[in-house]
Amino acid sequence: MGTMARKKSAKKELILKTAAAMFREKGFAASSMRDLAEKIGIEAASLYNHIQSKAQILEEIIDGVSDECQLHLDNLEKSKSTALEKIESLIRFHTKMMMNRFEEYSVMVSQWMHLDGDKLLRFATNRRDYVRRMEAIVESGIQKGELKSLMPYVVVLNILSSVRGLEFWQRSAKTHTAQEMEDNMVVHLIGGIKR
Amino acid sequence: MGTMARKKSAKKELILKTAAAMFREKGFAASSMRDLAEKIGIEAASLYNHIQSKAQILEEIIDGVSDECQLHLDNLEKSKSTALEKIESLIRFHTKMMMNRFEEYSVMVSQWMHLDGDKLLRFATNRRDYVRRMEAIVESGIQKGELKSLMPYVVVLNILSSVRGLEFWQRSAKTHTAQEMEDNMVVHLIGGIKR
DNA sequence: CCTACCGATCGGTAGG
DNA sequence: CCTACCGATCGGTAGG
Repeated sequence: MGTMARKKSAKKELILKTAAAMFREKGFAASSMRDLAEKIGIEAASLYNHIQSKAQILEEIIDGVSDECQLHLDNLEKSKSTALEKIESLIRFHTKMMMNRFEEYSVMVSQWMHLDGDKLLRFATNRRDYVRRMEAIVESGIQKGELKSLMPYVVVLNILSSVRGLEFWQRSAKTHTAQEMEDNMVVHLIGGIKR
Repeated sequence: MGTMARKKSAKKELILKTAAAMFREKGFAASSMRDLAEKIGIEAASLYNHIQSKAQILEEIIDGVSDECQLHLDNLEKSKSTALEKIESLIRFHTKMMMNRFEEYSVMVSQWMHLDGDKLLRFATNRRDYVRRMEAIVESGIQKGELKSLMPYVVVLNILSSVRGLEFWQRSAKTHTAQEMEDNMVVHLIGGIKR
């Protein structure tokens, strides 16, 4: 945020948004720049006035979501909440991210392996680090007797994977609200670790 | 099983196995027939003496795993176990499938959208049906008071998604055994629904 | 933002 | 199982 932030043109935002929807649906490799251009209503060559490469589009989509996740965890670690409260906050945060920024979040969790070179390495490192920091929260909860003695890695993997699974939730089938989904996620995943 | 079953040549099995590893790692679209052939040690054109198309390779990999899942659920529905026992059986079965048939199972859950035409439609229908049958088991457990009153859809999604997440478990890092992982999955996911 | 076009690579076939 | 090759499509650039 802030006016100092590098401002993206409306057209570039449109390209990123459209590409995210496409990458999520068909996968990065199966998405062509020609199809992307067509959906936006310009020629493929014209895309390159706004972006440098197909790879860069993927990077920007993923970095946007990834940075937000990092920021949330940074703040959470500074808070004085209990481990249980922190884990609930993580479940609710990721669930909301998945629902509010559906395309971008889905692309991050399902297309990151198509990043190339140093970007791939950096993402993998960040991801591993993020998981370890979540594990540390679980570990401290076990130590304090708030949580059952479970392998922190499994708990973290189950939480992040469950959120990811929401990709397949048909929000169009209006049988349940997003809030109901989120609350049920919390009851199931927190219920399984609370002592 | 059985000698009447259509026998696949050893070479075809090798192609399917190698392709599964490749599809899982790079994705279906980003995997080329030339790379596949090279890994096997033949020319790309020679692959077509054993398989009909790239699409058919994906179909056979997915059908193999999918059929096994269907069969397990068929048998489970006929059993006299409680809902809780059935759900535990499903968690253990899928976890074992993910670990024992890592490449094929991963390809099924992450590459099915690259099936084309009627195969895609059939898989999506089967998948939806499978989820509904799992939901029915959860629903009956809630009705009988074995389980908390949770949305069955969320419970099923969390279970299947958590198993899927095991794709990222580094089995090479021998800090935990497969059995420990499986047991922890059960404690977390069953613990969250048991009344 | 477009037309015109590049070299590379794709899945797959013909013919032996 | 190979050599030789097809038409299609890819990401991207030159030049305006």
